[in-house]
Amino acid sequence: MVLNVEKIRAPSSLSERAYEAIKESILKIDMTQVKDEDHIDERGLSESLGISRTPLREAINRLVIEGFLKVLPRKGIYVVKKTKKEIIEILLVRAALEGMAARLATKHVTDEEIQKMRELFSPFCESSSGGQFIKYSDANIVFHELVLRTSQCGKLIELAGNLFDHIRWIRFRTIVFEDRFTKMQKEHLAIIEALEKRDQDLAEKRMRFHIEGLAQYIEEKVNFP
Amino acid sequence: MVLNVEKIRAPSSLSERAYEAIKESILKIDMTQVKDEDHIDERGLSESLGISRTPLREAINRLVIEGFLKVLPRKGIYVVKKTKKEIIEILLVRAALEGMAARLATKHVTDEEIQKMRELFSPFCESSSGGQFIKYSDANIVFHELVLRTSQCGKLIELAGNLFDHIRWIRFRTIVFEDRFTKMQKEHLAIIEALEKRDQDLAEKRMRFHIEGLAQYIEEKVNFP
DNA sequence: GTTTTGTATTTGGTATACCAGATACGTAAT
DNA sequence: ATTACGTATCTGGTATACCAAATACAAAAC
Repeated sequence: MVLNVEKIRAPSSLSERAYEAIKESILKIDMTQVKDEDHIDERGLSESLGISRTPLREAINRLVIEGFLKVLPRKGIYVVKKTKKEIIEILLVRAALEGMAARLATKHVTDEEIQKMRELFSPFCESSSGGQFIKYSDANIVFHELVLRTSQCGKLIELAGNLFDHIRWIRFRTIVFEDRFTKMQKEHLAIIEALEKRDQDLAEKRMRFHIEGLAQYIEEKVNFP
Repeated sequence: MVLNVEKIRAPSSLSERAYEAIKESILKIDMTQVKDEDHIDERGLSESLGISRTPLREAINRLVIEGFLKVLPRKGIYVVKKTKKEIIEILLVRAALEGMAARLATKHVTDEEIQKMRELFSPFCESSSGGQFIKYSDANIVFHELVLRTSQCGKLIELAGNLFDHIRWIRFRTIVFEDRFTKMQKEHLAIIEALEKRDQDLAEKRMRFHIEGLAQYIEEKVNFP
């Protein structure tokens, strides 16, 4: 072989791209603002996306399974509205899964990764000046994903990742972060400390406390259907 | 209205029925016997089922998401073969989820349910005569499903249920149960005791120990790709 | 006999046409 | 004006035809 060409990456299928596009636009919606009677028109959406109904329906089916959409036969496709109970449930399951992730992470985490985690939150240590909450929320997302990845457990990453998407979807971000800023900061640092000590039980316990605390906060303070 | 007729239950869609049929036949296979080169013929299968490719493909897609099948574009549809690592991962996640389920179950479990759990295993208490392993395996399945349902947490039931299917699929049942019969029996009773005491921490701990023990056993004793 | 290459066949992916249930609405009967 | 009912239309569900990539295989070239 004379030529040294680089491999052409297979173009993702239309259904895959449709899935990503729709999911992204769902996550951009504020779930609490969704009207019950709003429904998605399959044919209209396929036209907007410039694809036929077949790959579109595959994308929709996947989003149904993941819990973002529901299809009522001969009625329409609807964005699901989660109840408070369901949100609490998701957080409880996340607490179990990410607790396990923190436990496993102690076995694999490197000093560099711990350093990275610290740096994530360092911009917020001194300047507790308000308005940084959205950026802190982003750092929070990266932190949780980092712990998950460090667990090196594929199933855990897959399942917890999906639940994380659902929670991110609910836009009480600013409220929650404003209210619990100091508390969360402490909890994050405590988790990092436990990881640094490579203390399995402590890391799991603190991660769980961290997420269950959020569940409890929502249970008590947030009003919801 | 004069007539008092009963509601006609909507016939499930073809794709749904195809999903159930295919999943059932997958679960009947011994995963370890699946050849790498075996692939499913979409057109042939649609003919066997007497439906067109469209609803069949929806069923297949769902099974792909659930991890039972994989599709290689323009190559074929294949039954996934799990590696030992993946099996261990699934069991670890199950330990986390069902541990949480046991914890929640202590809050809702009734005396009748505890009685029911005891009765599940009572046929095996005295007569430890061999050959009952398959029946004990069935009782084991019912027990775990019962604890899950008692947790009254939908997400937990959904996710752990799917993982349970994957584990059931692996047919080391008889081997494992023969080897660990006495141990499992003790562990099951210990979990029931903890539920009876309504001791959250203990119930969770024992359920986790129970499932992680299985993971450890497989890690050490079972040979696998 | 070995290698190359053209072609027929098989595969999953996509577009499209049609079906039947559900609904909305206009029209006719009262 | 109100009610009942037929019909047009909208919905998701299904069948089918076609596409393009991958492969297998046979024929041709060496």
